[in-house]
Amino acid sequence: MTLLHLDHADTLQLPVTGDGPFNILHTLWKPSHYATGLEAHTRESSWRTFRVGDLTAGVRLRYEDRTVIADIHTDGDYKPHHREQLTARLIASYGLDEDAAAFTALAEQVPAMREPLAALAGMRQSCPEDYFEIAVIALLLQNTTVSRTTTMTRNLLTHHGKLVHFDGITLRAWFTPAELAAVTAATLKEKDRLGYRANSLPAFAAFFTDHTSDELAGEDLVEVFQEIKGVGPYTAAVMASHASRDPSVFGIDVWNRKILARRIFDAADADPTAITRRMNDLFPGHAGTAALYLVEHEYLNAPVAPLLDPAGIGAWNQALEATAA
DNA sequence: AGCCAGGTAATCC
DNA sequence: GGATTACATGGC
Repeated sequence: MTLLHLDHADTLQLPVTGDGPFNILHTLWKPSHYATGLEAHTRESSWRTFRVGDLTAGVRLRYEDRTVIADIHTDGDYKPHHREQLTARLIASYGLDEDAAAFTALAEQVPAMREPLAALAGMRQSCPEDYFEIAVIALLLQNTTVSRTTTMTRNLLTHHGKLVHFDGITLRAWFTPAELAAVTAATLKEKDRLGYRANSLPAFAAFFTDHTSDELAGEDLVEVFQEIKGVGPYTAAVMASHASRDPSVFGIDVWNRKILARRIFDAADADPTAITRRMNDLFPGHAGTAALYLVEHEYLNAPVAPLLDPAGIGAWNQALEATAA
């Protein structure tokens, strides 16, 4: 894999237009998210890659005066429609136009939400992934350890994605569905160590090669997505709560099940349907947002992928570039 | 060694 | 329908 250098092409000023508090640090960086190499965060700046149509973009994000400033770097012809697509993608990915007031008002009434709210108020769901990308993430999380998920993600991105450098940072970038469709199940199993997932990933690539995100908008996606082999209730709910940004939905798995059981029932574990019912009772219409706050608060003091010290960026770059040789 | 991981589909009754 | 089981792999 070669290291692709991206040049500065644009600067977008994205005002935060939603009501309520806004927390830039925890909107961009989630303490519970495992390391993918697709993004990097310091306290002052975040860097993230996006695949937008034919374009590979590297974005640095900063925040001042209730405005997100996005410096766009690209590998090729940057056209006006790219600017439009990226603007829409960034606003949606980080919920810059979403209100936090309704959830905050609900959360203030619930004792279990006191500390999470104090620490994280104004955090939005973050999902820079599109439907295909978040489906791949959810697939790699199914019935395995995060350590193995991290390995499989690294294998896929190293073997089939891109490695880019811009604004002093090196990051991985996703493959597109069409690019992944060219990879055989045998390769996914033997080279990328995906196990039985090797048989479902090609179905994901095929589905999203045939269906663009735009034409899926408006469908009942939780139902539609489950027509893809390998997508069940959990993966579909992750897609809905993250990429569709439905604040009422959350995918329940053995990981957040235990976190939520402890936070709302003071129990080590609980029945998934009981948890879902209780979350919906406590936070009508906002159970997904509530789950997000409870889970991120759980990891706040022991992040899975900690913030980067600016002095550590050199070592970060070297580690990623070592996989390029 | 055996069990379990941030599930899903196939196969039972 | 709900309950049961195989599915790959790696870490503890």
